Amino acid sequence: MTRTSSPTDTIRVAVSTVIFSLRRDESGRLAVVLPLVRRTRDPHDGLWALPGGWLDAAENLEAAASRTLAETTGLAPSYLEQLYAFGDVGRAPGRVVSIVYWALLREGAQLPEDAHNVRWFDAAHLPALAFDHNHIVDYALWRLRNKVGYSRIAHGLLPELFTLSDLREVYEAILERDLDPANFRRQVENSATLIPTDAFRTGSHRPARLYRYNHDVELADRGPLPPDPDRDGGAASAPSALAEEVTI
Amino acid sequence: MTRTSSPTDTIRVAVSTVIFSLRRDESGRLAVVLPLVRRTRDPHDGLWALPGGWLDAAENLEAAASRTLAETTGLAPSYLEQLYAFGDVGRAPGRVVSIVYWALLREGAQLPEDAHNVRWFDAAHLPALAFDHNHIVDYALWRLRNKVGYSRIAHGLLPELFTLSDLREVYEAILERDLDPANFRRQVENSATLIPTDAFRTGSHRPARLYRYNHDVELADRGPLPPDPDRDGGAASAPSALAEEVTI
DNA sequence: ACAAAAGTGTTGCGCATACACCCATGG
DNA sequence: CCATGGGTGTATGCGCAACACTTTTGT
Repeated sequence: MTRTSSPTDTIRVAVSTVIFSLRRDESGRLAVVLPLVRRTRDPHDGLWALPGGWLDAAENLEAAASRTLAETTGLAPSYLEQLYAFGDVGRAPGRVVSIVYWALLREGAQLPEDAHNVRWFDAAHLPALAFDHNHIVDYALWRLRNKVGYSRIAHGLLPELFTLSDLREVYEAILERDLDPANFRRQVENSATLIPTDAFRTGSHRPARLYRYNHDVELADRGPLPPDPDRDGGAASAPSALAEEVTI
Repeated sequence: MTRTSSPTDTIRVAVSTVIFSLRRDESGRLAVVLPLVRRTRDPHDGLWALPGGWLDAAENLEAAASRTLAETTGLAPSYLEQLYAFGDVGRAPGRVVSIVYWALLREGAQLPEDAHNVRWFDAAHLPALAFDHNHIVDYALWRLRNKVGYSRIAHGLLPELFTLSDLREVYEAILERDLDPANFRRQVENSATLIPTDAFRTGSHRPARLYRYNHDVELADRGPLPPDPDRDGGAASAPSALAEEVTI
């Protein structure tokens, strides 16, 4: 039954965000990267950590994540979703429950110049992070890889216009394996989530058609969950209002 | 950057749990049911609500959910997983962040006799609940239906031994549609998640073989996530330590 | 002309659905 | 012996992976 004891004595609520973007490494391949913040006080002084902060009493969870994100990168995310609530007793001194979000930024995001305590890290080669943050990033990466398989979040990492090769490269970077260009083309074409434009990208070999993301599809997929409670719902797309996602 | 302002002024942390089980209705069909608790104080005095309570400062999140569950039903769950953290400013008076879990109980669970403020409800026909709890139950149901498609949680609703028809009925109750018995049989047989026993259930027509759940498969599926950080991981099974699931 | 990426065609396999059919037991 | 659920066999269709092939550009 509902407990009647006094409310949470000294439990603090924090919000952190795993922010993913893409960067082209020396060898020219895309890699998943994320910005981390160097801690300047104990505990874990000097270690790198996920951007985050205390939840303000007048601030929604997602708003706190957005704020965090803006403070760290100066940018708005193309995708934002709650990841998990971490609250084990021993994970930080003095009982902290962290609501963790994960986000996508379009390729080529720059950090503000004054931010010298913030740096991009290759998601595949992270140092030891503060708290349980390695664990959290691993989970976020797992979620990203999973979600890329049944949704179109990959578009959240690309600019407005992109070629099919661009999109395929994003999938390859996330899934860490090569995909067949021919089959990939057919899959996305059949999914009807892309709008072909009349523009082409030239400069190397045969010009490639530029595509745009079809925002209508996403809306139709999710269905109007908040107004209409019982829906047949397509496969594995999360209900919008509950998952509190930012539209791509 | 990490905020330096003072920690959460008056934010309280609650833990609630959506507990699913199965019950055979008048017409003999299985239906998904969940226990709700009648509120005996404001806000929403008299309305039915999810079982839950305040998080204790020395208690892990999952432990709080288990406690809630035991207090409500007197039973241990066969499955327990975090659902979502709800924390909108307006959802309850005086800023409450609710970490919501969802759980499965084996069929035929009985409520303790003294619990007259607790009742089973058909998940498909809920009254108006307190707070945003209708919303939460809808989301939990969506998650249950989804997860039943790519994992073996359905077994969490059955006793140790069961027939293939039993299992199929569970799927049909959750998915709210009939399945072909022949094809269903082949699917689960090929998945190698069931161990046939030498026992049969008699009593009506041809005896049906009893099966047992193969616990090895689940373990192999999830992989040892905590010890081994990078795993190839099968499809869409959640990493165990992070999702903090109770083994079926 | 030739290299390389863009884009098309074709084939085969695996798997899910549909449904016809046999088996074993209680009444 | 017959109704009913347990259990097996088989055909059809779709989606996807594999890979051969054509097209169009830059150099």
